[in-house]
Parts: sequence; structure tokens; C-alpha cells
Amino acid sequence: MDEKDISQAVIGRLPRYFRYLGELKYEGVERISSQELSEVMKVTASQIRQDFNNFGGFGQQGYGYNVEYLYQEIGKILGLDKKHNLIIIGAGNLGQALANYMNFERRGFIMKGLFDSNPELHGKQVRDIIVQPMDHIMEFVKENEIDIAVLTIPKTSAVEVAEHLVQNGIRAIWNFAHVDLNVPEGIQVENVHLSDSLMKLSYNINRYDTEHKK
Amino acid sequence: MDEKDISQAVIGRLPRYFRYLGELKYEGVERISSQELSEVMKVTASQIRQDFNNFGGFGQQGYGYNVEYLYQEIGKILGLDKKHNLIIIGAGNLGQALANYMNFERRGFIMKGLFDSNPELHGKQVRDIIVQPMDHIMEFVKENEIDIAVLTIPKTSAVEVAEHLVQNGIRAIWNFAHVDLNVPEGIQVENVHLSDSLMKLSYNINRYDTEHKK
DNA sequence: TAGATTGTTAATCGATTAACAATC
DNA sequence: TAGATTGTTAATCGATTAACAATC
Repeated sequence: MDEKDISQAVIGRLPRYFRYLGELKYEGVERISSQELSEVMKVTASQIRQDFNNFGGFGQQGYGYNVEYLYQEIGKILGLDKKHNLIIIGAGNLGQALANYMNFERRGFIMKGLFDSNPELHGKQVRDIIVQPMDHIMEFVKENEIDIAVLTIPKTSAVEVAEHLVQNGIRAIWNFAHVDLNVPEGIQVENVHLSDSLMKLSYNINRYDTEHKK
Repeated sequence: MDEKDISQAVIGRLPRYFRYLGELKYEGVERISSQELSEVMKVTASQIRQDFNNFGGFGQQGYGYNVEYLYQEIGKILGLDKKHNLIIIGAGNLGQALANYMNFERRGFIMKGLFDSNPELHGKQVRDIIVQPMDHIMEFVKENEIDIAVLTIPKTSAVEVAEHLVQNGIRAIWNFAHVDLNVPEGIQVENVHLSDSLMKLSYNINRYDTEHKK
């Protein structure tokens, strides 16, 4: 499977393809052409074919793409057929929201632990997980083969915690703290900077105002 | 202020500049050159200068950029000096988390209302806001000059609610539902697709595995 | 086979980087 | 003034779109 370096632009589009194909599948659609898919998704057919061909050909000339097959293949590319153990660090509002709402299991992510520095939360149960104190983290990571840490703690502690996690063998960090983490090669970080996102929205409202209202 | 169309690539970087400049300001740094900033932020100095020059010159030859001034100016570009009224629709885990955790006021966003379809939540207080039933939304939007709706409801209802909001004069939607909203020109939508983000992380873990382990 | 549609190459477009003249 | 560093133009790089031959 010779995967050259796929650009982040392409990777960023894969989950959206996966979502639409899941819906088509659910609706009972069997086959779809790049042209039809392009109309639904509002991208060019050319881009769709180029994107898929980064991973080898999933289609058939004269026929198009089999929805079920394409859905499965993109799922595999995204690694959703693999199991990954995960912990959430920071059991405040956001941490608990993710624990309750993300449906991790459906995508192969198994929530194994929840940690918080606030003693009042220790022992509290969220889903089937008991919140533990922070100083249990590192042993837990090693003993339970934890791959992914979700960081929902303030930025002040995030950098330090991330460093320790890396030292203890974590492989990926889903980072909700408003800070850029510095990790070695081979450790994957995906940032969700909510305030950045809100500022983008603010920019677009503001720009629209200055362009139209005045 | 002749703002031509600034590319989304540039806009996407503005919040990060804002964050770093805020930190520099906090640390008491008075001036900084594009070269120095590029080292801290790990981007090219060229990109920094190009980005800033989309909005006119904020620097001075031979000196660099005044941190305080640049911070203020980027804040203005992002519209953070303006006030915007906001409601959250969906007072479940995620909605409450955002209400509690986002510090909306600091960035000029004023949380005015919280809505949920679950009767058990009606009357519950989050921060200084009482959760109201869904059928109060549209009147509330009109009467309270609501600009922004935060959608933290399931995708099944998100499309319909968004449509109604648009009809009732909402100007922007911060969308956490796993669905693409279809809105008319001039209505701003910013999507936070958390599961897409998690899938990207999954892809990168998986790719690293197939490239190194096997 | 003829028609449809992919896979893939070539052309275009846009974004990033490099270079340097302008200027504080 | 000389040195530093921006603002801006030009060169490069990468991503998107168009076109079409291959093929089901």
C-alpha cells in the first residue's frame, strides 16, 4: 500500500466524504457518479476523482462508484476499523460533554478513563467511567495501553501535561486547550481551538457589515 | 477601508496571530519583527508580512511591529470590538459546556438565551440564563436583536431550526451539528464538526502505523 | 458495440516564499 | 547617515480544475 504523502487538504475532506456516503448508504443508494456526488456536496467532480485517486481507484469506468464499497474504503483509510483506547483529561463541562456526546465507540475509540484536578469531581461517574485524580494519569496510560489523550484542561497546565503524556508513550492528542502544543515527530496532534473558530465567525459578520451596511 | 476579498487562508490565521500577540503583550514585549514572530510561531516571516499587508501596513521599516498596536488592530479586524448578542440552541452537555466555558463576554459576545426541547431542562439556570423551550426561540430572536445562534442540537433538527432562524433575521450560525447547513448569501456559518476532527486524528495515527510499524 | 464515466495528464489558478527597493 | 526591517513585486510551489484517452 504505497501511500505517498497525501496533502492535508485532501485528508481534511475525507471525513466529509465519509459523512455523505454514510447518508447515501442509509438512503439505500447503491451507486453514484463523481458528477452526482459533486452536485450533492457542492464540490467539483474533478476534485472528487482526484481525491479518491490518491488512494487508488475505487470506481469503475462507465459505472461510477459503489456507495457501500466506497464508504467502507474511506472508513479504512481514516482508520475507523481500528480500535484505539482514549482518556479524557479535564472532566469539567467540556470534558463531560465530550464523554457523553461524542459516541466514541461508534468510531472505534474506547473511552477508558477520565481525570480531573478538582477533588470534588473524583469518584463521580460519567457514562461507565469514574473520574480519577490527575496523579493517576501516567500509570494509567502505561497500564491500559492508552493511545489518545483528549485535553480539555486550561492552557496553563496543558503544555506540561502533554509533555508528560508523550514521555509516557501517548501517541496522539486531541487538544481543546487554547495553546499550541510542542510534541516530537510521530506524535499526532489535532487542535480544536473553539475561540479561534468563533473569531472567524466574528470576522465574517464584521466584514459583511463594513462591506454592505455603511 | 477598501477590503478586497481576503482569502479564507489568511482569515484562518488571524486568530492565531491574535493569540500570540496577546501573549507577547502580556509578557510586556513592546515591539517585534516579522523575523522574531516567525520563529515563535513557526511560520515564515514572509507570510506574516503578506498577511498583515492585506489590511494595510501595521509596521514600520527598520523597527518592526508595535505589539500593543498590532494586537488592537487585529482585534478590530476580527470585529472583537463590536458587541453581538447570541443564543445557544441545545442546552445539553455541549451547549451547557459552551455557555460555561467559552467566556463569550470577553470577546464581545453576549449570551442572551438558552433553549432546549427537553422539558426537564426548562427553568434550569446556566450562568445567569434560564433555559427556555424551543418554541420561544423565534420571538426571542426578533425581540432581543440576536445576531448569532449557536447550534448544539442533533443534526436531525439542525437544518430545520437553521432555516427558521434565517427567516427570523439571524445573521450568523455557529454550527456544532454534524450536518452542512444551507443558508442564503450573507448569512455567516462557521462549522465545528468535532467528529470530522477526530477522524483526521484517526487518519494520522493510522497512516503513521502503516508507514512505520509494518 | 456504444455510452458512460473513471483515472490521469495537462492547464490554470491561488497561495506561499524569496528577493529587494523603499523608508523609518 | 547606516542599519534594520517593512511593504511589495516577482518566482515558486502546490492545489484545483479542465480535458480526454482508457476502459468498463
